[in-house]
Amino acid sequence: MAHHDLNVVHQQCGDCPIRHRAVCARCESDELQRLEEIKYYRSFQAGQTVIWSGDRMDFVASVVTGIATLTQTMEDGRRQMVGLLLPSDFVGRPGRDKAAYDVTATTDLVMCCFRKKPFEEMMGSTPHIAQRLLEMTLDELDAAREWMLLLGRKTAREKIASLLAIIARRDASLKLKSQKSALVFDLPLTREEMADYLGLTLETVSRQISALKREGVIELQGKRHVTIPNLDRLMEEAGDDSDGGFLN
Amino acid sequence: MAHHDLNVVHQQCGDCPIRHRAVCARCESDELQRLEEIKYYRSFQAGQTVIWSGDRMDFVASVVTGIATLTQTMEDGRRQMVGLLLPSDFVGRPGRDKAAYDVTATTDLVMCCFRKKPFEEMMGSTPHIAQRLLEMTLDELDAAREWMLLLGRKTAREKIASLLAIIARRDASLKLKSQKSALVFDLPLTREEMADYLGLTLETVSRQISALKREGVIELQGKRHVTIPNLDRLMEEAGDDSDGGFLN
DNA sequence: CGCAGAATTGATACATCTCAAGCTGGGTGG
DNA sequence: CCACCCAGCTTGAGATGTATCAATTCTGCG
Repeated sequence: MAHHDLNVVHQQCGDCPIRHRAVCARCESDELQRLEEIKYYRSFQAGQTVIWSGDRMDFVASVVTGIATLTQTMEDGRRQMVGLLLPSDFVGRPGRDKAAYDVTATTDLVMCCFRKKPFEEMMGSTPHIAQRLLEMTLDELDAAREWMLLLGRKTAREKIASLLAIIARRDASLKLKSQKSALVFDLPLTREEMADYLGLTLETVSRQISALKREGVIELQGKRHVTIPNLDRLMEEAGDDSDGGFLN
Repeated sequence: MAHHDLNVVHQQCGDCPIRHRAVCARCESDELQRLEEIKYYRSFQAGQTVIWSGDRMDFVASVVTGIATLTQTMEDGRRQMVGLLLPSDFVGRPGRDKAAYDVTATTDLVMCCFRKKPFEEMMGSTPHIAQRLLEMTLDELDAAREWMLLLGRKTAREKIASLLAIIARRDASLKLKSQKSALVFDLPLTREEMADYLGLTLETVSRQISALKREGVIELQGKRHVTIPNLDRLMEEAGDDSDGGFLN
């Protein structure tokens, strides 16, 4: 880790890869210009902690590239992931000055940070930002509730299948691939991170992945590279409603 | 069920018991007046279904009195509660026309409903409503994430203790009682509903409640009336951070 | 080459579920 | 006013899924 990586490049919002999906999605160009003034980029290496729960947090941010996780930890060390942040997802809460969760980069990560105070002021004066943030927060709440069903009621096998389906679906939407072709992707999480996501141990994750592989529900090249020959089959294993659980 | 109970009383917002906590909390009197025009009350008896997941939903609403639940159900009948709605809590999602969850009255319930279309229009023109809704949604997201930790990582005993602590805390805040006095309240949920909340079976709920009672962590008069002689002790059993888990 | 982190696999323990049998208390009709 | 009824609840015994503890086995990398 030769160079300490505070990336200071200052990209134009117009060229930003998450321009149309992030909290700024609905902003007009003059609004973007105001955002440019309060924003800065930060980069993190895979495995680095972005912020610890309870730490003072004087910014909010969007994930630009890479993946981050939100996790809660109990005193005795039990960990539960409570958020998986992909490009365009938002981190931090306006009106709160301490981080509520540990935020960790699971891949190399670039975040577009906004100084909190001016961002909060802008939210008051810029309905486009508040509107978009509300929409994104409602989506996250739906995702959290789907996740609660998984944690509370699904078997280990269903949990794994669900997670693979979630990753496959998202991957397809990023790459704009058809839903029907055989899906291929790399797992962005280690077995342990998957366990933290699913409320399992890493051993159980490993066993269930092996079982799904043995039965041909998935194929593995190496430990991370996954092929889904038949998404419908995987969805059945996930125990979701046939429509894929997407509303509206 | 003698009378079909569409309560048509039209209360003045100024007198509303949830005036200062609900989605309308920040509204000025002229804004309240506009809300009055698009609102109507509906009452439900304990056990009645407010709406089924997937049904068309042409209103959004605030709980005025009573308690409602949001639940998800899998094809084979496994159920997970994903929301517990108390007075002032908000139901429905602007911009979505179908219910995403089953909504059920667990006690007699009064809701203040707003016709969805005009409410959505008002949200665009009334920042006070959108701001408050964002704040409430962020709070719900935090609660959902706390709940995810419970579902994914806590033992049955910790789950029960956590739920009792949540109910006790909320009850104290409604009644404005001191946190330190012995807490007394009635469980608003059956054992089965508690099981659906906690991702357990009702038998396990019953056994753990019996165990906590046997060990003096709680006292029971009848099946519903609970006394917490020592909240700190209960919090320990819940496995939460000592501060009660409340941020900021 | 050989090490270290990540993953797999095995054997066993244990928490929770499942199935089953009673209990309890409040309401109802005779 | 009593007897019964029934939903809600409790308790028991055994089954089962996942965790735990412990060895290996991979894999990428210095």
